[in-house]
Amino acid sequence: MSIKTIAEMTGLSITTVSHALNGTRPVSQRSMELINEAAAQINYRPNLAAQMMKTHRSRTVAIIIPATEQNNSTNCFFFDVLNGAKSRLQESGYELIVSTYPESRPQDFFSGMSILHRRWIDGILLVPPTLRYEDIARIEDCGVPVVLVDRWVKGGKLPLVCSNNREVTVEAMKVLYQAGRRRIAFIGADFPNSTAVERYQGYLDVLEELGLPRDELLICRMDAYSMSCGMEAARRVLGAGADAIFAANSMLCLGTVKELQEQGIHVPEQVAVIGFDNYEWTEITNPPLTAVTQNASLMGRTASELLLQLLDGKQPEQRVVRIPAALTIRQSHGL
Amino acid sequence: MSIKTIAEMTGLSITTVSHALNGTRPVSQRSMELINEAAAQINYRPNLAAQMMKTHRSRTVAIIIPATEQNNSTNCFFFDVLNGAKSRLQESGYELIVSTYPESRPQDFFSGMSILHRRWIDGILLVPPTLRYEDIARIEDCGVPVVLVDRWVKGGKLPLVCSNNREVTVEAMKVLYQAGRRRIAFIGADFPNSTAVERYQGYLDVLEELGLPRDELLICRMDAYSMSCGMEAARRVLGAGADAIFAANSMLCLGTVKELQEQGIHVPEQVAVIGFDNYEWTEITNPPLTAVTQNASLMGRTASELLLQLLDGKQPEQRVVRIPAALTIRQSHGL
DNA sequence: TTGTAAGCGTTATCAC
DNA sequence: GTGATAACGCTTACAA
Repeated sequence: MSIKTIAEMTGLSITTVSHALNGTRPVSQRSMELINEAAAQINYRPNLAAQMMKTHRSRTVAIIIPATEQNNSTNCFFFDVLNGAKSRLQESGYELIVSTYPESRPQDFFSGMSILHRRWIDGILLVPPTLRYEDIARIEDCGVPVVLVDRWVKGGKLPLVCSNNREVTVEAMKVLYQAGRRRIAFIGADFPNSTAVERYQGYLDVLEELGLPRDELLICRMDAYSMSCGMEAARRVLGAGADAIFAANSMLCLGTVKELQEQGIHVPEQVAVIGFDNYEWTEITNPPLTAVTQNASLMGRTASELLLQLLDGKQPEQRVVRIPAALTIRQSHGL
Repeated sequence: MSIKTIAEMTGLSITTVSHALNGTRPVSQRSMELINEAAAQINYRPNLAAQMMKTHRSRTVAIIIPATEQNNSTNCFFFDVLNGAKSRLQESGYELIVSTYPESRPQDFFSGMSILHRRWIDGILLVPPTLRYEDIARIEDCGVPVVLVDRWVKGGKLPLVCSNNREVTVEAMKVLYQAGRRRIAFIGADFPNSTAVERYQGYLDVLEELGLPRDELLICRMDAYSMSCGMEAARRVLGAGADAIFAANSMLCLGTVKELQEQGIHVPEQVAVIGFDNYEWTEITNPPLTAVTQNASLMGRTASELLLQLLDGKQPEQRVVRIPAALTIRQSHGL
């Protein structure tokens, strides 16, 4: 069942059939009907491989995201990104290929990247593994448009869609300040990626803006997004007399909550807490957690939007799009 | 940069080049060297479209999974399935295309299923939306092997990889029984999918085995995997005097935990709890939650294994593979 | 050990 | 409005 079959069935040429099916040139009413009928009858679906050979387009894009061990909420975040991307791409008839790399081993970034060895992807959505453009430069060898998602890299001029990490961190810090806290600790990751960097920078900036001293003992930057790191970090800053904690990652926040619980510390009376990323479990902590909510799905959708524009040969009006994150106010921040 | 370029560079024929590159026929040492050198020089990568036209294989499979709103742990589960599949497929040089459908609207299953309109997928991994084979029958029109993941359907003889839902439910119930509980409630979903069915069946079976009466007031089957449904269900079974609750889904379990918390009920002294699916937050409930742990990643990996066998023309030795789920014992079950 | 040539299912150019 | 025909880049009989 090919275009040829339809040509034979209708007595028309394959040229006419092709044009009729693609709407690429006027075809008589009568031919159109015949062709549509025949196509329906044999349940015709175009052969993508053949189309690709001629058009050099597959209407397929790849998304490259980090993945960690099972049941980690970071996975959940990137699934939402993926799903947002998928829904937008689907609207334009594009398929989505997934590639993952281990978050903890950025150096393995390219090792499993079989996608890049095949010449048939129209574009790429990429969550970069590090801050260095050089680490992803090879990806541009594919010769297709690339849009960064969630994280930027130093150098390079790739389009980008991400959260306003710095601003929302400042906002969270001010809420803690307004609740009367003056020894606000920062628990984050020491990872070489832009979200970690921006959140940390937001913390430093707001200290200065509020005239608070920078106390290194209140700053804990851990080397993994894990519960145990969160607990360890919480122990340290509590030991340094923190009266509030901003946890810049959901796993670290979870560890923080657990440590507070184990030490029997009252939240927010003794220590206030604001976390990053808003999962279902933030409702069952005692008290319910005030947390930053990112719109992961919209990030994926918007990045796809930019990519589709590039695929259409248009230059997007903005190279960088920030998807606003917002505080979900519950009770752990105090007041 | 094609095989033809290499042929010209080396003075050999495209046939020889093709065979050399694919190892499909002996080639002299000298030719081999020349070809490899030339290939490296022009950074040759085969054109998949052209290969596909000849071989009718794309080395690409699709995975079709449900997706719900953002930040839902069900997404996390299926991401792990996806990631497990991805890692196995990668080992065999296959790419993975993702398609999602809204869990809550099974009737929309095919509406976004653009994959099926394209004739170029080698196989399909499918989490079916309902129990009815008829609802997915059209997928077999693609004419490629299909492997079911996580859920079976009635009728049809498709290979399947899923958890041992019934058995692990029985196991969990027995733990509650051994902790002295006799009024054990079941909170689950009333969804038309096999995981919901099997877990419910496990509950009924074990009641009989243990000689416990079946009390309809202790059974709550809700119509959504949501926290509020979990709370509602918990209210109902608590009202009916439950001394233990088995929550057959993570969101429902979360709601249950919250309701117990709000009512100030002591776990496990007053009411024992065991949940399904083991997320990070199960550690910070008070007390830490005993829960069923599924190996989502292994399910994805094993399903891919079966699919790869089918793609190789082999019939897998078993049509159904059960990936054992196990209890992670913490404290909420009592004793 | 190597080469010639057909053909996969489309699209696109050109001519009628 | 329509049709021949070349071309896309590869695999694979068949031939030497």
